[in-house]
Amino acid sequence: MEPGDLERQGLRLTRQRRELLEVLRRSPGMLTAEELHRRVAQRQPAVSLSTIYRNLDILTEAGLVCKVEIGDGFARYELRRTEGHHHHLVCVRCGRSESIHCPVTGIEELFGRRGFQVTGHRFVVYGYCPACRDSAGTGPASDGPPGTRAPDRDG
Amino acid sequence: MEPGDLERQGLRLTRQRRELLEVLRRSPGMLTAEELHRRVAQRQPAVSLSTIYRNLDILTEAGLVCKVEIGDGFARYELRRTEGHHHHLVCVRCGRSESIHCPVTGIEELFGRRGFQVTGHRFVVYGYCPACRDSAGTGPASDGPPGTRAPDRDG
DNA sequence: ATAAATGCAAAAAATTTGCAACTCA
DNA sequence: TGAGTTGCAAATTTTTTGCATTTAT
Repeated sequence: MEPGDLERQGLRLTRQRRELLEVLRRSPGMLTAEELHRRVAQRQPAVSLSTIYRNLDILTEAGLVCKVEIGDGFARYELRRTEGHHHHLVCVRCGRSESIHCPVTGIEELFGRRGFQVTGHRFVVYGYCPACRDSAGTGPASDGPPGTRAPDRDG
Repeated sequence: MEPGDLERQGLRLTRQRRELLEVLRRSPGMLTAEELHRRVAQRQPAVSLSTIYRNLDILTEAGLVCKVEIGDGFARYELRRTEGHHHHLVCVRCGRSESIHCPVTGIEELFGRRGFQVTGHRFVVYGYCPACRDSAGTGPASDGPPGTRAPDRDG
């Protein structure tokens, strides 16, 4: 997260990359590559979408960014803010999400008993955020993601 | 799941659709559209991939099939066998998965307290299945999914 | 008979990649 | 200076769609 982290890995802090990191830093939720591109382009108008994708890959690889696919066809990214893992609360109406901490424990043991060696897990909760719940039926309540269709889910 | 269910919805039981349902019926895990296509094509050689996709959509819509995206770019499908919702245990090596029941409760209340109206959730556990754990390092242990790369995950 | 379903090929849509030009360290 | 980066355009990859033809009922 410090510029030094980048340098240590032989990565350069270019204008585009710096602005991408700043956009990520000031975004509380997860954003799609398109959204990030739009926001980065506000200050670096010539930035290309492929640069955004490439940097997101690089930063994910470097461990600074966390990529999640919630199942609607758009990968989302956010700054990795905590060391531990976390999960997501996703609004099916405006598409915004927030991090939540993991409400499940003992997974390794539970499935290890069946001979399954657990390496990780993901937990996503879908629903209506306070804003969207209140303004139900009046059209998307924001400059949310592109065409956010409710992802498939059980429950 | 009964042929009658299809008829009731004005759907015809074509050769291709019947074979797709049979393939799904005898598959314990989730399969990608490609895999289903390959398997259906064993008995209905002329079946096209778009027919598979179209039928999967239709059957999902009809509630007979359940579609899940685990985050590696391939949507997976399986027969909806139980009424209640369920989750998945996914092998990051061979890509196969099995259903597990939900180990989390009280989600509605937990997030409802924050003003978030929960409509559903998804829980996916990643790791090595017994077969892949034992044969580690000897190449994929099966006719698993296409290029199964480990999905991104926390944990 | 006829509405639904199919196959094919072309279209979409998200993401990746090749390459020459550029730029940060 | 020169290896890492970028922009652009073209390519990939999964899934969807248009349309003429076939088929289940």
